Amino acid sequence: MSAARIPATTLRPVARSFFARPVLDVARDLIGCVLVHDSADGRVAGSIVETEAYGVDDPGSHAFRGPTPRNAPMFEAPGRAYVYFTYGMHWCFNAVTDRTGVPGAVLIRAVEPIEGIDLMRARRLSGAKSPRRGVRLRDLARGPARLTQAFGIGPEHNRTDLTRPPLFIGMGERFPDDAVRATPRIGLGAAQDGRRWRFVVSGSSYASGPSSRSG
DNA sequence: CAGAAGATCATCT
DNA sequence: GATGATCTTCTGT
Repeated sequence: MSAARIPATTLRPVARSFFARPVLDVARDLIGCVLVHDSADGRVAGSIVETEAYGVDDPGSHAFRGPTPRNAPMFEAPGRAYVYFTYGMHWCFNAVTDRTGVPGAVLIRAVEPIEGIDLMRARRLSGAKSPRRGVRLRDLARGPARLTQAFGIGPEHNRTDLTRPPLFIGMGERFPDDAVRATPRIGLGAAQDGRRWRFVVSGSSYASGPSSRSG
């Protein structure tokens, strides 16, 4: 199933109250929303097709063992970005959720490109060490680190307000529940807690496919 | 201060 | 399916 195209001119950011909710609710509802980034080079936008929730009870959350300099944004106000560096070369982008003081964040794992595809492709190619062939459309922003590269998101966006340009989340299509696959990433009992769940638009080729065996 | 692990990706077999 | 790249962050001593 392919996400509907939403004219960028009609995009309106979601309200801050959208983010000030339990992380699982936000992660679920971000599916179908539109991630937008305006820069000097132009606008890129994509429909969110894959998210992952990191809540207070998740041992895999950066915030599980309390605040540190890195994870501080997770404890701060909802509706802002938490951007961190990992594996020596990648940046990952999260939306901070829940109340101030309650650490929660949604990792944006993949989007279906809507606008600025040439710019995304240029950014993805510019990072290559050796000349590479053009990145396939479906691979432009499939994966959290590919996404940040395609969107030009980096450390300068840590704590950015996601309810207004230049980097914001716009209201988008509401996918019905049976079109969204929800997978617990930890134990089976995770369903009742604010633990790690991954939400994916079922059948979207712009998200990690069901073939992804690791989990 | 040293060591290990990491919310990943591209490339190779 | 396996592996190297590359370096920050955190933990323990």
